[in-house]
Amino acid sequence: MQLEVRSKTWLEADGKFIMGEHGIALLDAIDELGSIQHAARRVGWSYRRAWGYLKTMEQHAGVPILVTSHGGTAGGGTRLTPQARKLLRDYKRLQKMVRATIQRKSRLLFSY
Amino acid sequence: MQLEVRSKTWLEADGKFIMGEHGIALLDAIDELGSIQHAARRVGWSYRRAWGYLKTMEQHAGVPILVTSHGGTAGGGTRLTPQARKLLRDYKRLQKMVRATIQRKSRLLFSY
DNA sequence: TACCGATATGTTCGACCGTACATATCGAGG
DNA sequence: CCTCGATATGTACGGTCGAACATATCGGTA
Repeated sequence: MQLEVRSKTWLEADGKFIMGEHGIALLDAIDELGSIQHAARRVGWSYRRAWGYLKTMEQHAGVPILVTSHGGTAGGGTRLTPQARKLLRDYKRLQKMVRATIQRKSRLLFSY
Repeated sequence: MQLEVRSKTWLEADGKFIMGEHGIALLDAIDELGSIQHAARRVGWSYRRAWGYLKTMEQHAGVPILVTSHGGTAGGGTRLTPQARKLLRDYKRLQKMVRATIQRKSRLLFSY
């Protein structure tokens, strides 16, 4: 038997979901591409889905995450707030540490 | 903003779900009570749900988890195999370490 | 001022999942 | 040999969630 240990880590505020791994990937893409549209495409989501995800994210987090603009030739765009960037950094660090813990320890356990 | 970090840990084999926290609680209860019926009640599940959960668990894990008996005045019962007990122990240890990691680190991160 | 590309929303349909309900089976003990 | 309590399964219903489709709006720029 080859057992694998898997895990998910996500953020909540007041018991309400803010974001998980997918949200992180989405925000990363937004940060790089400056657009929800393009970011959604990059991570394989529909614009509708990404938009809904971000909407509830901003509602539940008490912090401004996105700065959006309408119109213009480019149609508008979306950038991240400094707080959002810090959130990304922190989440990734924690994620990395959790993964390391699991990998290091699960090697010892679960041998059959 | 009061952010909380949450996480789930579960076991897979071959990419297929074996069990998570709820399954652990269920197996614990079975170990103590000697019956799926009673264990399910204890953890607030219907017998049907517990049975289905255990079924796929045993299908996906390559290891015998349960020893069941039919009939008799007691109607039968279910006990855990030694492997199942080890699995429980290992999972709980890992879980504890993951939680500790998250708690210790998330204190430092996510301050706004 | 008409156009274009992105944000902003509502809505409907189908898949998936747990819940509820119903039933069959087994076997020691009275 | 009949009863009782637990295992063993099938099925139908309802809610949730993402996917797909349809619009509305905004505002630099040509």
